[in-house]
Amino acid sequence: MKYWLMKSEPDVYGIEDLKRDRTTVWDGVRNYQARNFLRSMTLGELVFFYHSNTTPPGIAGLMKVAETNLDDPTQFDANSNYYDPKATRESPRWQTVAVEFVETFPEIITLETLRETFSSDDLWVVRQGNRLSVMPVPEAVAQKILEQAKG
DNA sequence: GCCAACGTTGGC
DNA sequence: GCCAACGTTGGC
Repeated sequence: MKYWLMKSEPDVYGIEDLKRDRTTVWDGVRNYQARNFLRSMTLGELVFFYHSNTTPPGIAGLMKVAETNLDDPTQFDANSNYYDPKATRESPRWQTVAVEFVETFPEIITLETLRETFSSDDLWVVRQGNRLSVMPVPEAVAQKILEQAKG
């Protein structure tokens, strides 16, 4: 089982939005490294939902991969911020997954706490200046986070 | 709101 | 292929 972490700004789309919607297509990722991780995801893998650009930043809950290898529909949408004129239906550039809500953690696991617990090699999100929005989480690290989430 | 860090673009 | 300029991310 692989584990992942994905970022979103809660003002745009947060864990409470996912709880309401139950599932969502994780669109708008326009970074090749992140896209390659999205392409490699398989059904049922668990994904930590990280709230960025908020106070405090941190892991807010858990979701799981519900559909894999979807073409990101926003790449074809000229009205979208994520429109990519170089992408066509015949040769799309951006793939993603659909995710399903699993749980909201009782308390957010703040970036500060994550920094106290993990090195930047183990958990990339704690690395200063890290802008990658989709990243793998080693299993041992994921287990610790899940324990921490219980309080 | 500021600004450091970063990824991408484009001139050469 | 290099790298300066630029736009964006995201912590603070």
